[in-house]
Amino acid sequence: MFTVSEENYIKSIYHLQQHARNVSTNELAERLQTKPASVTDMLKKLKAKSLLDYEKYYGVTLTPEGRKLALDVIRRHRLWENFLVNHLHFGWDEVHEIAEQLEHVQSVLLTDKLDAFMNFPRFDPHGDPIPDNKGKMQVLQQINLMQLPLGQQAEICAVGSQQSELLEMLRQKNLQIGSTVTITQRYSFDQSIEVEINKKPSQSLSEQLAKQLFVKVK
Amino acid sequence: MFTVSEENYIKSIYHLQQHARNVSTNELAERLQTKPASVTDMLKKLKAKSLLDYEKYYGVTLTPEGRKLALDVIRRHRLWENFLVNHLHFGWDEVHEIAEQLEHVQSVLLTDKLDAFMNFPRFDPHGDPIPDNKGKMQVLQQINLMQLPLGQQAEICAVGSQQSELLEMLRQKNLQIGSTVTITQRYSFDQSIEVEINKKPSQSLSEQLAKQLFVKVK
DNA sequence: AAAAATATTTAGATTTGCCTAAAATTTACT
DNA sequence: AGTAAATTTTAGGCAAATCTAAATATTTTT
Repeated sequence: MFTVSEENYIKSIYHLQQHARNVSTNELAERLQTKPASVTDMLKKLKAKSLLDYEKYYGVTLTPEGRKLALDVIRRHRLWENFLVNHLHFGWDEVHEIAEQLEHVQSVLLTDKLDAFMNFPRFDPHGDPIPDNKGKMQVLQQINLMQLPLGQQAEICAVGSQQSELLEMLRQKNLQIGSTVTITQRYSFDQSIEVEINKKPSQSLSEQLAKQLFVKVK
Repeated sequence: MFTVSEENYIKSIYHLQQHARNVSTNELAERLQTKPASVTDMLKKLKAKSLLDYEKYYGVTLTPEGRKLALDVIRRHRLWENFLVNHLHFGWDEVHEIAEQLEHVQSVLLTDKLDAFMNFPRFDPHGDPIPDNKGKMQVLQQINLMQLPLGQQAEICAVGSQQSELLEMLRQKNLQIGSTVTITQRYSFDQSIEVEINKKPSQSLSEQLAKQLFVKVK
């Protein structure tokens, strides 16, 4: 279907497009660790396959087909990251490279079965949303607890993983969907935070735990 | 480290070498679905990397290094097949293609963690032995139950998978490691067999079940 | 042992994805 | 607006892995 290289270009363009409507040749070259001249070559090729619109000198935008492919690759990547962390017990910081390889195994059946095996997780271990098999991704007004401004009241609305150890910990700390939280303190040393849960005295949360929690500002 | 192509050549040579000491260019081309001329090119390259000994016109043999790589690729392949069948619930006949892709994801850590996750299985879903992380593979005088000659008494000594559904079924049929079995009948229609277990009246076993059982001739 | 048949290698191209260097275009600045 | 700076594209090449066709070596047959 598509080569590893093609998939990587499309994925990178998708990510860069989040920040700007049009993606430049240089940005892409930078991100893909390659040279602008190589990017130009590939863009022509991908345009011919109508995965993107490319206007000489004026950057590039994904077509709906391109976007669909990007979401598919991202879905595979994030599902594998989830598997590596929650089932093979990798650290969430050591999975990226391996997931970069696994994401290019092309089999819709495999992807869907992996999804089902993990009980259709909606977020990967870094807190990023996982597109479903139709390419729909939780568009979150919701933000990661780590990004919540100090003192701002918010409500927990999602958890990034279904790992039993995590759920157990949340239960004990009395953190659940719907709980009201406010960050009262941040420690730059270890990125841990103090959080007031349902107006009760603050508790300390590690960065690792906080990254699994998603909140809606109240 | 090695390209996908290189790994596939080495793996194929290993398999073909089981039948003959020296592997010919044509055999390899046939197995790899490519042309003899392409094989010659690659053999020169692999010789330069000292993965194999190659004498122009006289075929090829793996060096110890080549054999090590082959076993590593085979290990990855069979571990993934195991995962696909026992955890993602693929049919054992639909996993080969996907495992062909997964086997080329290069990460020793990943392979070892996958191995541990599945509790160090010694056989894949087709009954083939899985090399351990040192490249040691169960050298079986042991054969698959399907290959046992009619009337020949034997003892069950291994099971090809730890899948709970399988173990449950074996328990109910009173088949366990150490049980004495004799095949009393074969049906070519569905490849099922009638087996006498511990001298009790025969029971019917499906091909799929029988393939999971390994026996030592008594 | 020579000729015929088969197998293997060499030579020369092709495709993919990348490179460098030079040319073209756009953007930024005075 | 016109030039300098930055960006992007083009042109020409390279390495990997493949191909076809032709040449060469081995094996089989007579």
